[in-house]
Amino acid sequence: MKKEDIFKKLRSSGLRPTKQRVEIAKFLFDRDKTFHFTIEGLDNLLAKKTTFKFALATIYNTVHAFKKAGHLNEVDVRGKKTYFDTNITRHHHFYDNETSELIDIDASEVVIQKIPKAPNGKKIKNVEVFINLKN
Amino acid sequence: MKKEDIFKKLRSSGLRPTKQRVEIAKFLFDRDKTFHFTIEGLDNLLAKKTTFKFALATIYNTVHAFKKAGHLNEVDVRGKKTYFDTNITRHHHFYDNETSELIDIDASEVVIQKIPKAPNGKKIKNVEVFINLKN
DNA sequence: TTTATAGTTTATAATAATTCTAAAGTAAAA
DNA sequence: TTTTACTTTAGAATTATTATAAACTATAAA
Ligand SMILES: [Mn+2]
Ligand SMILES: [Mn+2]
Ligand SMILES: [Zn+2]
Ligand SMILES: [Zn+2]
Repeated sequence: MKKEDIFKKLRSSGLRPTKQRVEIAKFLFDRDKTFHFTIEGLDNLLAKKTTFKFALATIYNTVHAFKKAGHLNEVDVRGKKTYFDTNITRHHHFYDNETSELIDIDASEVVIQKIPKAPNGKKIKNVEVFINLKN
Repeated sequence: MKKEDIFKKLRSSGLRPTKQRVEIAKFLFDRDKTFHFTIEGLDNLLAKKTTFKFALATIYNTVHAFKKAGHLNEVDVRGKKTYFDTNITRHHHFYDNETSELIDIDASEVVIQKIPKAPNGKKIKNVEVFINLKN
């Protein structure tokens, strides 16, 4: 991912490209595979990966701006921390309870044959399949 | 649901039948339809329904004991509060984002035709389908 | 280029959900 | 009944998250 693409992510999120934000954006988006993370986890990884410090508030703010702009998704996982996902396509997840790890499942790998109709006056927005794993 | 069944729920959860616990158990289990709730919601409803007071800690402790005993399930819902479910059968949910309400879907109403195999060394424990609703 | 402006980072405080603690109360055993 | 172990409770502590406000910095104006 080029520097210009990183800047694009920031601009399209309404964020000026400060050094903290550029580092966060590079860390999140300059990768091949999906990245699932919590804010705390991201903070730890950034501390290892880069030299300068990030206030937690900056990480929260930046991640939320990316989410609002549609560059990140939130995933519901058991537990108290919020999980985020760099894969913003419609997809599903395995969840490994032992390691607390999410694994992507491409939408094409799940075929649903039968589903109930939405309650009166409501429509189906999307269907999420969550597969819990054990050893 | 008979008084004796309420006592059974308590005993099988390792709980003595105190008046607080009996009230909580009656409120949760003496009903026809599934009840989805948060601790805060349960607290409010108990305050309306019954005369005496419940310390929040008592509600947390009792609900967690029921969960550990398998009389309640936890459901993952977007947001910061934990949701519980009196329906302990394998089933799925609609989630109405407008009202923050969960609606049960019987397992038989969902048929999945294709699903990926579990990652190496792991097995599928269960599959949860979560259908988000819009107006 | 300076200078002004609006936006940003940061440490720290505040809030919200949950869990812990320890003293006073109660159910069940002896 | 008396004793013992368990329970309730108010409040403190903890954890994740959000808010605040003072010191910075990117960008727009001059
Ligand atoms: Mn969650
Ligand atoms: Mn949740
Ligand atoms: Zn994902
Ligand atoms: Zn349910």
